[in-house]
Amino acid sequence: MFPPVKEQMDLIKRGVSEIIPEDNLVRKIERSIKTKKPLRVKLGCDPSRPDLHLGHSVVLRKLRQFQDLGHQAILIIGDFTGMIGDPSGKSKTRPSLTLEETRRNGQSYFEQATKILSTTNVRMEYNSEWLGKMSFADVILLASKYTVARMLERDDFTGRHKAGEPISVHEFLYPLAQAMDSVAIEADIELGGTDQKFNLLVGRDIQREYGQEPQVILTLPLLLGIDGVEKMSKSFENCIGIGDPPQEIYGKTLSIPDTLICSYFELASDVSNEELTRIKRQLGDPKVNPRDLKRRLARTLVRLYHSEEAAKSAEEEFDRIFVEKEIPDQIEAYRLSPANGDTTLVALLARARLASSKGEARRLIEQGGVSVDGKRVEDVNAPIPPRSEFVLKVGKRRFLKVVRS
RNA sequence: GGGCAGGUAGCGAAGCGGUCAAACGCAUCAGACUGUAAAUCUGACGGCCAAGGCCUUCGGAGGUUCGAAUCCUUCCCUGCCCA
Repeated sequence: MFPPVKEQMDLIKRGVSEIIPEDNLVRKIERSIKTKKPLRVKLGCDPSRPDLHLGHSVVLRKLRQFQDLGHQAILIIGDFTGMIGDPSGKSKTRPSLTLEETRRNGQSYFEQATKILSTTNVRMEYNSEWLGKMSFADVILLASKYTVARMLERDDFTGRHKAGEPISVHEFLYPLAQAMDSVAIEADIELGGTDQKFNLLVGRDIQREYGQEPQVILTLPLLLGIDGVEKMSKSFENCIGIGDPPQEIYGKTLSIPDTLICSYFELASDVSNEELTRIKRQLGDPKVNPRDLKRRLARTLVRLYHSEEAAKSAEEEFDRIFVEKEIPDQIEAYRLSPANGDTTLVALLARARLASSKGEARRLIEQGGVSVDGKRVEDVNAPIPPRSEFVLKVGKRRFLKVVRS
């Protein structure tokens, strides 16, 4: 039923940052083979931002590997923890989601995640199921099992504490709540990004306190966003969404800095280890233009979330627009309504949200960033062209087909 | 509970009665150069109007003043030290 230990470990260890403790994982796998019982592999999900991107895909791909080995994937939708808010420092208080919203987001999360996961051995749980039922006494008991000093071991807390930044008490509860999730589902393994290491470790301690065998934790490197600086995250607007259309995935991939090419191949694509070694070698070879590898990466990613054909046409489309500087096939249409009374291009740009304000629209024109049917607009006061249809272009890549109704 | 220091545009940070829509840095956006890379250079970067200007901003609310980000009162928030 299960592949042999060695084979499992080889696959599991690929691309991971840390396995703590590794020998324990081996033991769990051995036992699962002997008892024919799959391991329960947990992954916590944040339902407040339900748009999955390549960053999420790193850990989801790993989870998929566990599934392929016959183990049980368990997605924990953090609807309850989401209500408390995220302890990642700068967070302002998030608007708490309604029950309905969390359900909807959870469902959407699941749908996206199953683009990567197999649907046969995956389970989804909402943590309000158990966290919401805890009494204050239960919470006190839980809180008594961990010390302040240990909480402050967390990098993030230490840093903020030293820097004199505020840390709210409830933030200490966050790792504990997450740990309770592991207790609730009796997790054997929990996956997470390297930034989750502390929280994952707390899970081990708390499981032990509640008389369970501690989970093995497995951390994966964080994928940097397309800016090459911050980790990929919705709030930094540096994401490639797994639901993005082919064109988007392709284009965004091409805009990543060269230094990221390797890690994207390693963490977010399905190239084999042998291929990866070859790619690394080519990247070090001055005769190879990194751009070609990046194009290949872009195709690979489009294929993963769409199809081979989509990848091909995305590339062709890209070349047409950016290499040959033509306009794309499919452009979003904007219906010009006389009722708005807009007469100038500036007004149109602002209304169609190609610029965030008229001031910005004016600025874009002044700086030569706007063109109509391929001709650069020179005059800030230019009127809306009288044609019944024309193509508006802003910056390098934003097109809008304006149609008179 | 007491003392001290703070809260300025997306972030960091100057300003401390008029010349402040607010220096500077980062981020961002546009242009040039490219490979939608990096580096570099140029410009913009609260809103509205063509310009000149007008309007709304400096934690919140009041007040003093011809005039306040700057002074006063009060409230809220944060950090540090003491209890």
